[in-house]
Amino acid sequence: MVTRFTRKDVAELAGVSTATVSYVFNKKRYVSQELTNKVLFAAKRLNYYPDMIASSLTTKKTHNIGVLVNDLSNPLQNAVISGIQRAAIKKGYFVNICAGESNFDVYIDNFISRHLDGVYIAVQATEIQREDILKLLDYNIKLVLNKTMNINDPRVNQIHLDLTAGMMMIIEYLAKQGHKDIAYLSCYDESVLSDERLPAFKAAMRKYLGCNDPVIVYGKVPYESTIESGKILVEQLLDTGKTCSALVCSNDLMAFGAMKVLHDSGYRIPEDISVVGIDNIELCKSSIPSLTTLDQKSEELGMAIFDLLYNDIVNGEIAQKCIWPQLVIRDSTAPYGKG
Amino acid sequence: MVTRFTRKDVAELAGVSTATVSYVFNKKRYVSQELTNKVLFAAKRLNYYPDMIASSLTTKKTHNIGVLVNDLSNPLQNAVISGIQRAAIKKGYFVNICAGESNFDVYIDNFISRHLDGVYIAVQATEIQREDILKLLDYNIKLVLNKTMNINDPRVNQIHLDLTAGMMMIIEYLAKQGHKDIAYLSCYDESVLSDERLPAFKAAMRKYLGCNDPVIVYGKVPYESTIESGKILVEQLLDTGKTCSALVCSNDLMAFGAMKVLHDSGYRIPEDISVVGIDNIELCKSSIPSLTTLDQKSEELGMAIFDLLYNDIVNGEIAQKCIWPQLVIRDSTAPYGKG
DNA sequence: TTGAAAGCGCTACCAT
DNA sequence: ATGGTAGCGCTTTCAA
Repeated sequence: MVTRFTRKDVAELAGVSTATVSYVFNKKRYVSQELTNKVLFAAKRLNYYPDMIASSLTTKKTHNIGVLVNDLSNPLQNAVISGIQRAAIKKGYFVNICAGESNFDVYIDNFISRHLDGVYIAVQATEIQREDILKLLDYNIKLVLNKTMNINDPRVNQIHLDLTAGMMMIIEYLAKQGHKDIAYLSCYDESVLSDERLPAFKAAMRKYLGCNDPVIVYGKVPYESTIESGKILVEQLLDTGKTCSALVCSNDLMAFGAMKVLHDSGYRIPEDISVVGIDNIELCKSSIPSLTTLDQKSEELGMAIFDLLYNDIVNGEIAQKCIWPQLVIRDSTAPYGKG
Repeated sequence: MVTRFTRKDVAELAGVSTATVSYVFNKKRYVSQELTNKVLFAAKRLNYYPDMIASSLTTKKTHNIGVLVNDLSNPLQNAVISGIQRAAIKKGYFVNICAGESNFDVYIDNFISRHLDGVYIAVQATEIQREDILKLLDYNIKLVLNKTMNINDPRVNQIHLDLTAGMMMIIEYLAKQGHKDIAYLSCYDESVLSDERLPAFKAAMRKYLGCNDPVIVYGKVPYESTIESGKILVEQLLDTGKTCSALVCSNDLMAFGAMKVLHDSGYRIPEDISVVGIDNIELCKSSIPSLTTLDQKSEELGMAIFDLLYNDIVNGEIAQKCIWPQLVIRDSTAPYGKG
């Protein structure tokens, strides 16, 4: 183990005051070139590392932000986190990841005790107390929330991935390909108001096809958006005996599950039925067939989240940002009647 | 914004010394029930949160650990991180995720400045300086490294997922099923010494089948372990004209690619050829056919990593741990000659 | 069993 | 343009 030298040691070796050493490092006031050089030289000789803990104690800034999510195993979420992290490190911020299993209050307390500068919370609105979230603001911890959380406090920054627009893109595309009977596998039922895909699907079917009661299969509690749930829901769809030439799924994993079952039941994709997912996870490129889907721009989303946080931490500015998804067309869709 | 009360405020309200307040919270010396109650009551009334930054300044412990990886988009890696995080929060530790893009030294400096208690580094040995890693030890930051990194300093904890044993399980299983001609699609060529699957495959073929020169197709720079590379390598295998009744792939994605090409070339899986992957990613359950593979126990691995770190931070004990993978048998494999 | 007080390393205000 | 120094909130030794 090596002795950690402090700002005082550097000051002595450089023959300057401790204040000057500080100012050389944090550039908060001008220091002559001569003294700057002396300090830098001394610091290098001593292998000096500034102590962020000590500086945090006075500045009340830790340059640390938190990300609270339900589940780290969601690849989409991970891409968002990756974007946050990349943007953060460029500005000298570290990212604490927190994935809860119902004990979110532990994290909230920690956020306060640890003086995080900001937090992005992306857990289900039903699983966390509104007042717990807002408590963070009382302790000067900046907040970015998803717009779908529907917490409209003027002190919170909001980020929105516009899935309504995205769903419109999907249906418009399918309609242009000649599809009329389009079914939807929804991971949620109608009671989950935070989900905008479902109402958007209905609206889009009305707008582009004049269809007022499209075929929709709803997921049940506990709502799952997994390969498995895709299988289950598509089986329910097949059981109804209703036909469709295109199928939209709440996310890519469900689409994979649906494709598996459809394939095993003798349907050819896309000849007999076109399938569309949402998310554009890595695997979409390589599934068989590759999956037409909605790109969530997750990295971009992550960067936008950090920018909101940063701008609030540094300038105290609150803002909202909206990211538009993008339709990525691959092999799981084809014009109607092509089979 | 709310005023943050300090230990001093609590002490005054409770009519005790500040030291007593500290001891009530950190339980490092006995405090009478009476005073304890007074303190707790006062703390609750003031909505007091201990300031971890201040306490870190004196104790030199931040209860914060770092995880440095190449890439946050790897689902397998994410499962490991998830395991680390879950184990960490139970002991009151937070996890900083860091994913580098060649600027690893920035992270190393930050680890030191931020006084992280420990770090797990899982980046390619070629991409990070050995001395940068070991420097952390000089600053009392505990280390867990993958055994494959081959850094044998007595101060570093090592974790090992035994893929050699795993490969043995695969070959033993296939041999017992009557397979003799087993080919291997390796994502790396023989120059990559950190990969233990390749030598393990050769050793296993010798041990279980007395075979000294099994059929192996090698990936080339830039080494890829994707569905695409699986397709390319299996095509090379078919081009050689050599026959085999079973095929082992470096990972699941490559196995998916290989299955796709084999299927398109008229082979039935598993009747004509058995296929085995490695990793057990979510999709293996739902591929067509579902894939026999090696489960990496990623969550368990993550927990083991935290345990190593924790035991070093708290007790100063260095250890090594080995996690065994587990063979998961599904529909892509069958006894030889079953077709 | 409890209290007083000296630091931990840095920042930033007040001087000069 | 630079220095001196009080104080950030907590821990922990020393004393009682």
